[in-house]
Amino acid sequence: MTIPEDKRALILDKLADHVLANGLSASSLRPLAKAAGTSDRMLLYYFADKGELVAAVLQHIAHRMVTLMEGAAAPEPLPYDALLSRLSAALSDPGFAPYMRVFLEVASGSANGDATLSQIGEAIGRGFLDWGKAQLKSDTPDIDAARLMVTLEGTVFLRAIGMGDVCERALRLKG
Amino acid sequence: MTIPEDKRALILDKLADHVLANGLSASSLRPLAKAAGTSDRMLLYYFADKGELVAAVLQHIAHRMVTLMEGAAAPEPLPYDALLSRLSAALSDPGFAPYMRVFLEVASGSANGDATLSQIGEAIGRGFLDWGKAQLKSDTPDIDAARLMVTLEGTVFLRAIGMGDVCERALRLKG
DNA sequence: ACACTGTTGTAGCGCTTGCTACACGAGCCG
DNA sequence: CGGCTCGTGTAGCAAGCGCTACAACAGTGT
Repeated sequence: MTIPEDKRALILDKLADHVLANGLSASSLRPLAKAAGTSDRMLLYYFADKGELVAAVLQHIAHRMVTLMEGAAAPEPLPYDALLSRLSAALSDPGFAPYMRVFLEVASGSANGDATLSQIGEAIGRGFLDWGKAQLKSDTPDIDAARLMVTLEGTVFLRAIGMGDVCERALRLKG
Repeated sequence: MTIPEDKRALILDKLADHVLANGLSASSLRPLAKAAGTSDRMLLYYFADKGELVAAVLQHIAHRMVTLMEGAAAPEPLPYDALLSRLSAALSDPGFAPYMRVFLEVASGSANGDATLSQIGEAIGRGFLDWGKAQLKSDTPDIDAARLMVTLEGTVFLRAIGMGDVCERALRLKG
């Protein structure tokens, strides 16, 4: 059953590429189909409806992001300040930035009541938090990981509205 | 010239109410017109096109937010930690939250290349930063105001995806 | 050879989007 | 009074949206 599961996997990469490059708001069925080399008709053959498709693509993107993050992880636990500056640099890397853009869009949709986005957004966020905690050398890892994440997402937000200078000022001395 | 400028002012309040209550993504011309007690036809008589309308509404919202913030300002400058917890509480107040939701949506649109939203988002952000700085008692007000803002926007982001618990953990001890 | 099942293209539905053409009344100016 | 501009309603446009009905094809089992 659910025979098209294989076909899904084959096109999810291309769908993810398109969403990362153009954002969720520019990801209606026809552009997505074009990017995947198929038709909107087929997209809805593989996926029950658009919600399921979006959920699958976002999960695929999240999975890719985890892989990317594993590559960017510190080889050994670092104290708060060092880890913060390391991760802040990683997040503004051009390879990482598209993921943050989509993450921001998910957060926005989630705040506006989209249940699917909310669920996926939280899952991604929790994974991110754990990933950070694992790299932290701290007496109070839960608190420091939370502080780390709040700060990092704050920089994502501010950079989105062209206030990257404020982020740098905030991080230059003391985390 | 620009005769309809008065008419604009009369409906901007209602338009702002609608955007704050329903978000930008649910603010196409016809719902907006209904909320303002007029027609989409008239909206485009008062404003050149939708971009100009959105810009005007967002500026109006920003202006309202400034007023709201003045009411929430600390009576005298506070040290970093005290100000942070005070403002964090203010931002999650139900009266303030809709503004943060819209702000988040603006940031998301800005990150996806919308020039108008980018411009307005940065203006709001800079205003916010200055407002925070004015309330800060610090030897390094620029740096601390930047840190304050990064942290506060981080909590807005995380709360949007249902991670308010992480925000509380991050702020409970030490800012 | 036949029927059946899974896959795909074509075409289109009903709806929303931003925006506009056109007509009609109200008020002002000569 | 006659015309003219300003404001507004009605109606509709082309494009895009998610989604679907239908037909045709391919492959397989009998």
